[in-house]
Amino acid sequence: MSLQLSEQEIIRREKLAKLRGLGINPYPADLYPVNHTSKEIREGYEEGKKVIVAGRLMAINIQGKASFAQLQDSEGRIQVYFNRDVICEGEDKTMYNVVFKKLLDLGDFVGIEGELFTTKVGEMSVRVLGFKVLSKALRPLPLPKTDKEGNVYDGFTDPEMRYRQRYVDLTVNPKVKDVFVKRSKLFTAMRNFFNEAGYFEVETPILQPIPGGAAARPFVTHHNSLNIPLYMRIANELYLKRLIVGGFDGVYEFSKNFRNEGMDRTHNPEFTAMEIYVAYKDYNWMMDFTEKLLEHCAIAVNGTSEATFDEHKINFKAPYKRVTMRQSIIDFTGYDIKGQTEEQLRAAAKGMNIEVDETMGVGKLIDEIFGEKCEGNYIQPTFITDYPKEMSPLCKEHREDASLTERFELMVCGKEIANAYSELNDPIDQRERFEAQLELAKKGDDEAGEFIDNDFLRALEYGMPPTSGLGIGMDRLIMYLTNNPSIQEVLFFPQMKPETFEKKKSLELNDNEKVIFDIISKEKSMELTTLKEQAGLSNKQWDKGIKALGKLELTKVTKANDILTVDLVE
RNA sequence: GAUUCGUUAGCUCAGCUGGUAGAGCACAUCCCUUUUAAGGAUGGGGUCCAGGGUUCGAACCCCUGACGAAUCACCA
Repeated sequence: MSLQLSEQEIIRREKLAKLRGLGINPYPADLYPVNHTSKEIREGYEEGKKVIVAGRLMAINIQGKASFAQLQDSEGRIQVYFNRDVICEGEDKTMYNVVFKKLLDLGDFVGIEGELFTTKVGEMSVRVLGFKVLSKALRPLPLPKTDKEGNVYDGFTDPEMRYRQRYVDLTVNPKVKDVFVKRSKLFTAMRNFFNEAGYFEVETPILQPIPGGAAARPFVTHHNSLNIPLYMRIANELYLKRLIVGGFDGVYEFSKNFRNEGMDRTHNPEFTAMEIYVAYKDYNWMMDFTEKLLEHCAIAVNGTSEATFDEHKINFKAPYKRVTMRQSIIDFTGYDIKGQTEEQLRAAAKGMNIEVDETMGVGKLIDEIFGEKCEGNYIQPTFITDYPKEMSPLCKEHREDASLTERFELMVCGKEIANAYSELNDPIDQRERFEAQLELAKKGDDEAGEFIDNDFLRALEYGMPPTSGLGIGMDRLIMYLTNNPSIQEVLFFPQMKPETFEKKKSLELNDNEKVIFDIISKEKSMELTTLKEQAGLSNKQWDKGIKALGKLELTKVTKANDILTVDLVE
């Protein structure tokens, strides 16, 4: 981005100065006594009612001594009608002829006092009795227009600009705001549901000395006074369990997590998970709870339990199907994993054209088969239960089968949106599992945990009641509820590489331009080909140089009888 | 990380086989007292992402790079 101002920016700065010249402060400090929004006007319309509104001018249509404009506030737009002789009752028509017609621009914030009326064509409008400049916009906004059929013209659509300048995106693309309104409704709905159930919203550390509760590469930072490394949390699970140890029946937290890994349209380095832990429950109870929760949330957000995502119609109405991972694999491959050895599983996976390698253990192999052949088939919300033990170091062993865990994931549209356990609360088992993970990490498995959180183990040793925990990927859930295939569309400010703001180009000549200019300065006038030879520059450099000099009006190229001549401009 | 596509006026986009850079909206000036994306007339506005190469000549062809998007890979 250049600091060089465009024509339109210069004009707006001139208007700013003219406003000040008329004694109008374009950025006044005092509050503006707004008493209606555009929506309230429309819903509570009464002919002649006096209102005070404020917002941005988003369309201006000047018809001589009368004009129409669209004022946009947080709730939408309302038409406002400016009439010269209404605004300027006396002889002085400055407010209309100069301030409104000449010095206001699209994008400016204005406050308007007026009365309601309906135009000939039936549009609810505000007749302006007086207006006040509240903030002058120095940059022109992109101005998409929509016709009666809903076709958008000149849309502001470039994703890079929309994400980098979300403030512009939100101003000119009303549908963007709807997504974030729904996002907020989702959080509120979930909070209400948990609070109704008597659970307790908590906050736990984001800066952690040991990054635990998940397997992911953390962001590392350094605390100066303590002189220790600290990690941005990758999960908050171990802290919430400490609170269950401390005696809470149910705790939950909306947790910003940070993972130093790849970015794509479903992964952002910081994202939001909701985790809840409830004492004396197991994963069967948690499935009942989860399906009721999601039905409640879907209705709160969209007014219905149904949602559309891509070509799929999803229904979040409880109950959801429950399928064990073993049964799922039988359903889609005909293969029964029960009791199979590592070698048998590896051979079976190979037979299904799944890429496998020697480092994969039983759990990993089963997970690969499921991921490759089954996962993508679950469009409607479905609980997949009873995962192999190796994959789940924080999960309690299955009550009926020691090779499995009491874990479920909720699949929607072939992707996982929730994950839950009967939590492991046996401190000795937990220590052994951590140690096994540590071994895996030493062998180079980068998915295994590299740290043992001894304080967490100490907490378990004091005793944690049987507990079930659930985690939900909030960003992914809101993507489903708003039909957005990209996480960037549901985050206000998705992570991007920083922009470079170019420095103002100096008016000094660069080296190539100097070479050319020095020669022509001596000769005053010479043939172009001669000058080019003497300059000794490459074709490209010559071309750029002579064009730049021409633009700066230092030289002039003329053509006569097919001979190009360069002259020095005096 | 790989592949493909993109980057031209404030915004959306054209620009053919390489030959002085185009449109609509926006902006400026003038006319107009009820308009619904778009009243009429006229006129300004460009580092064609950056750097290098080829060429008499590059927005266009070639190379390198920046940024973005999509697909894939990776991903509790």
